[in-house]
Amino acid sequence: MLIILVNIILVRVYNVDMSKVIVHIDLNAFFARCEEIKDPSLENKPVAIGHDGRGGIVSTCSYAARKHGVSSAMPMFKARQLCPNLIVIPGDYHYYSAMSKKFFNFVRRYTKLVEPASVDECFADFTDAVKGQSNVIVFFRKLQTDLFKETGLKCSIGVSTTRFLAKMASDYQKPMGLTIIRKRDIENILFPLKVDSMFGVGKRTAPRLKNVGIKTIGELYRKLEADDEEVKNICGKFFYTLKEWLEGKGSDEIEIEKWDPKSIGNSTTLPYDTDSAVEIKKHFLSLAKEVSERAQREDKLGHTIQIVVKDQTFKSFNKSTTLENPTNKWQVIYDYACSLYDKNFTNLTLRLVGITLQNLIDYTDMAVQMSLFDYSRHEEESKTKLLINELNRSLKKPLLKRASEVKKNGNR
DNA sequence: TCTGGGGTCCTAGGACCC
DNA sequence: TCTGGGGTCCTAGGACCC
Repeated sequence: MLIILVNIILVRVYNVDMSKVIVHIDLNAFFARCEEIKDPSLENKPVAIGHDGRGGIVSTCSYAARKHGVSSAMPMFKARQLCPNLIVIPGDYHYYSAMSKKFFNFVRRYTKLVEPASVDECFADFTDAVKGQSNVIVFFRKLQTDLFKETGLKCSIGVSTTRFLAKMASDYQKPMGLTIIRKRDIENILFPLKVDSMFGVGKRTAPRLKNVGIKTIGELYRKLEADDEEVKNICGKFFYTLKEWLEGKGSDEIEIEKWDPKSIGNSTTLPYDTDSAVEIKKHFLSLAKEVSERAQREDKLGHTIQIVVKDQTFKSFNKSTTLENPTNKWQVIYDYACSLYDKNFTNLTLRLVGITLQNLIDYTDMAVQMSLFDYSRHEEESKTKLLINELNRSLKKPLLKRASEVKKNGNR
């Protein structure tokens, strides 16, 4: 109580900065760097990781490749055009995942408040870790070189008071960057940047903002500040989030709980475009098995089965169905996937197919709910119930009403 | 030689229940 | 027979990120 009181007085009277130190650490060209570590002769050579076949794209590339204009998400054939001596490596994801773990464990030596954001980046709360440090820049530079010495990995570090600002800071300088953004630096550092470099503004929103004369983050902020209707229209609810972020009021919470998937999916680009149901169902079978296996590994069951297809023009469609009883059995997933396909997409020539299990629940939760009766029998029955529900819906009210009248009064 | 695959979150309309 | 409004769930589509 006394401590709280003292803190309040300190803040009020002396305006002591009580905010957190939130850090975003991003591994530079992670997959490519892993390959360089494994085979040092690749260093300073143009390296791209990715599939080289039909529809293959660059997943990550080294800085030497970037100098030639190669970038991630670029079609591989185009990358080869730009850089004829490009070294293409298919990728060893088990190895990358092991390196990723090394990285997270390294950061956890400084603070337990570490939140992985993907294989190659994390947010972390360094508030306690930097307490008593006379020079924060020296501190983080040492972290950076220590990581390099220990693992060979290179990283960029962003230091700020919110997740958004830390993320923007780590993006600011690469590779081996170190950027600190205090609230008062927002205007100097972020405002001159192009609007599409703002986290959350992607390739759809950026052009629409440019259409109304907004090219930089600073110009965007002026409109947010002015409560501009046009921009509100473009951004929707996100308008208010953007404003808060740029005022330094974003979230500074680090979630250390284990990642809990909300959906598990698998999709594949077909070896060639096809409208053959037989071919397509072969792919649904292997997708269903993959999804089922992963769901079982994660101890998850899904209530909703969704299929996604992409046609030759790259337009994608999805259809889903929700089951009364969740499943992770490949037979069930496959059956529903096929029936969704049969009902909706047999007339399309497809480029890609995928299955996603959604509305996940933990197997243990399910076991508790199901402990009172025979689960497998119930699961079989659910299919029938679903058909009945669907029939009811299509018959609509007049018939249902008639049926209930018959039931009540007898068929007259 | 156009354009992957893993996700998350948001929106908007319709069905259904009270 | 005709009527409302709120809440929730489901579905389809879209934007974004790595």
